[in-house]
Amino acid sequence: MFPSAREYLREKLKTALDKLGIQLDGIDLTFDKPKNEQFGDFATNIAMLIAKKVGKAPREIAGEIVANLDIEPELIEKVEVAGPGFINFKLTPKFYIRRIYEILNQGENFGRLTIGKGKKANVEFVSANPTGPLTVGHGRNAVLGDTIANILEWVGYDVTREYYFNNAGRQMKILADSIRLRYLELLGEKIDYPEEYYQGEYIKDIAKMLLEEYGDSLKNESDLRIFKEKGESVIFDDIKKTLERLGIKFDVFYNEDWLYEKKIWDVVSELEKLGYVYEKDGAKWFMATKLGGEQDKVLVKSTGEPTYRLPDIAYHIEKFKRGFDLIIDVFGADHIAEYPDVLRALDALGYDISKVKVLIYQFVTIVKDGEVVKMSTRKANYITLDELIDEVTPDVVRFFFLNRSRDAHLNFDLNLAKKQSEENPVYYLQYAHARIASILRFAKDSGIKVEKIDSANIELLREKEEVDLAKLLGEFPDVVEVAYLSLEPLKIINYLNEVAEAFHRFYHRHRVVNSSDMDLTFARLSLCLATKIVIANGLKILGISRPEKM
RNA sequence: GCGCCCGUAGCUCAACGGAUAGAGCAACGGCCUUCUAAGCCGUGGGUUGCAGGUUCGAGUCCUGCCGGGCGCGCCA
Repeated sequence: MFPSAREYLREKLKTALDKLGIQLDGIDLTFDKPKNEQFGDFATNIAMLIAKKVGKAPREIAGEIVANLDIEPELIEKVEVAGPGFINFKLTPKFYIRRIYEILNQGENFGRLTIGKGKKANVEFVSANPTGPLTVGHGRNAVLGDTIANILEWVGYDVTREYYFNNAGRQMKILADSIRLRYLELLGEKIDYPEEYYQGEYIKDIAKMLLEEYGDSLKNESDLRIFKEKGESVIFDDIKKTLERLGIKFDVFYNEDWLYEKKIWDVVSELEKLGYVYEKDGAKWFMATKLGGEQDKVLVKSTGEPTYRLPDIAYHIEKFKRGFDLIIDVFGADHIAEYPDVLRALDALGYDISKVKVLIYQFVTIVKDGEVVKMSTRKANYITLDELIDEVTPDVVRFFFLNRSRDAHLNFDLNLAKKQSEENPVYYLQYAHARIASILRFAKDSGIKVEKIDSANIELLREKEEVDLAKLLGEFPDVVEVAYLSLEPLKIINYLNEVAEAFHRFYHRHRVVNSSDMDLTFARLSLCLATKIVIANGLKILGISRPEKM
């Protein structure tokens, strides 16, 4: 077992701190990669962080720590105290190079961690009601949620991907009636189609299907049920197909309706018991102000119907009861005001809300022909996710949505996205992968026994570009951990870009397959293979394909 | 009016509180008789919206202002 540099250095430092009798309690022992190479490969600021506690100058403590370090000269090239009290480490090429063994041995499992082993996570995302096709806006949610689920799987969680929907509300009634009116139109009736009804073409398509199936027998049908059911099933099938094109598959579709019979009323009575509910104007109010909220909120309307937040609370209780250790909700910025009240209620009811992580991502703005397109499902002036996938590719769509932090608005210039498809950054990563595949093919075709790569003498890798690349590759598990801690897939993209860059540079300067030096050829092939493994594993997490040829 | 997010190169965006703020695109100049040029090397481009504060150190944290987005319902 060859640990990553951070793991290795952490152990060394902990031992040194122990010898000095210094407790960390809560202070993070972390390692930065200095931008400037003169400061070594890794630096820690621990001496500065503990200075106050210990009551000594940072540089002095740093010196003491270094003096107590067990330095293996084979693996650690240099340690020094610098600047205000950084401890800088430079490890030997051997340290980095031997990690290639680790990568080759672990293969497609390299980067998998055990942080979440034995724990269950639930990721709820998309959760669009079946009133129309998914839009580009839903796309960001879908790709983000799915990739976060992938990350959780990589760190060991047993993950459930869940889609929460409502097929009973007012919007569904409007959908049903929209279909009914379009159906009557098809029968030649003159209809005054309300402006607030769904305007999309797909409504007419569904009406057509009903016409083909039932002829004119629904002409006088006043019960909306048949229109609603047809609409729901057609639209849901469509949504599922779209998601599948992006490689997204849900484990559970949870119907909000399942909560209405009993579970939401249990919530009301529990909250009443705890004294967080009062009646006013015939409605039941939740005392959010008593729990730090800005204003109290209605739980049950004077009509006796629940407001949306009541099933939201009941739904989260269900997730707790189903035994999840980590509950993730992926919401758009328009839901920002919703969740604090839900969390307050859960907290009041005694649930551990630190298990709930609400991830809010900022909106997608669509710019088409230089103009911002205002999106509205009802008005049908949206661009569907399907159209987007048609215009570019699933890989580009996924990459585009992931290549921004959650908090950044996503400015999606449609014209540019199409135009860019030949020079999109996603190809930079895929190209590196394909290039390596090509080298391996070439080696094989040249009669080299590629399967013997494992026994290569990798100590022959001494060039700067080789060591730099190996150094990066070894960090992959650390990057997966960071992506998990921040729940930001972007961290993986940024890292893969560095890997691809380091590989291209290595490739450009050094010949891999060279019949006059087979030992070096094998060593370099092993480096190539390790690179391919890391890029492939990273792309797998992102849900992006790994072409052998481009 | 209140809450949340954003403001970084011409454009789109990065940067666990760390040392000289980085990529891609766009602009300009080089590199293919050898394993994929969807690549590599180089040049130009910045008061990180403004003003204070916290500390060894701030693009990052705090306060106030300016600008943009999203919310603030007995709608979901």
